[in-house]
Amino acid sequence: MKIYQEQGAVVLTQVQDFEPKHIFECGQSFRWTPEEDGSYTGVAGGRILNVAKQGEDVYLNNTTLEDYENFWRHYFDMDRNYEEIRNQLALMDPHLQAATEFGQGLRVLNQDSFEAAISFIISSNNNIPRIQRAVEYLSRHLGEPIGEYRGKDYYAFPTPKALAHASSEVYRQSNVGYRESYIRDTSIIQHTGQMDIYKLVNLPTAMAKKELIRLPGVGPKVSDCILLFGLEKEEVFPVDVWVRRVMEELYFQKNNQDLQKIRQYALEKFGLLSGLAQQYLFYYARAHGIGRK
DNA sequence: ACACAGGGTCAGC
DNA sequence: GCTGACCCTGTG
Repeated sequence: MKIYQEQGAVVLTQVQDFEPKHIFECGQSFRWTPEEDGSYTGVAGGRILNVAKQGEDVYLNNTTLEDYENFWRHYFDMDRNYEEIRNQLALMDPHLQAATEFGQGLRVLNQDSFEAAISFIISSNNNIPRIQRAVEYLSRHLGEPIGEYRGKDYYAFPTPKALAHASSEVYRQSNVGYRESYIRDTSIIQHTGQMDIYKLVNLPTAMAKKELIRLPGVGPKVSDCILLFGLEKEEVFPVDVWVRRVMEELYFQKNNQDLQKIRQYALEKFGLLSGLAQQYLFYYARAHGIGRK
């Protein structure tokens, strides 16, 4: 891969494992929206970026080489060898061989820890379009405006302070429903320093998970998502209804498996690659309707 | 139309 | 440990 800068963009050439559609539509982030030309525009770290793919070249529009090095390189997990990971997972069984082949180009983003916490609190017992709308609404009404791109205004994800002090009216309008108190209280805990979610990255996975579960609205599944998407922990296996069904269909051949049992089975089988395996399987299952009722 | 589920979690037993 | 309730809305 070679990298160069051209007017307002950074170009990554000859990239094997960078497929915007797979990255942004595998459900790990709720802030990227497709443009009419097939590219995606989103916000992370208070920055607006547009991502387009042409052949084997990835165009990161609206950034600079310096900003890429300082932020996007880590955000897009560019220092992980996904080809090697796919190859390792593909060797494990035919299902993962198919899933990694289908999902080639998927990457696990390194998102902001607090944003991941709030986003996945919103995700519980919810559906993806509604989650996206809620995150968008909260950002638009409580986040800092960070500029305009292609005629649209963009806003940073709200700070803990903003979410802690937000009016019930804003929460009501955001349609987060009963999750309002979860979001507000988690934000208060972060804002007042009762817990520093950002410091959990330094803890072993099990300890970080134990801490996260103390947060209101955070249980076994949501904590795994925060660990994987916001705290750089790959040895987790978030089990939601889709993953549950695909695991039951592919590995258990029967329904109503205990969630903890599925989680443990996956962790033993996939080890340090569990989080990556989960993403390939989740994306594969959703795209193919595996386990769909 | 209208029940049901949706990237689960919590409170109450 | 288990069970039902839960904001709200897209889906069939």
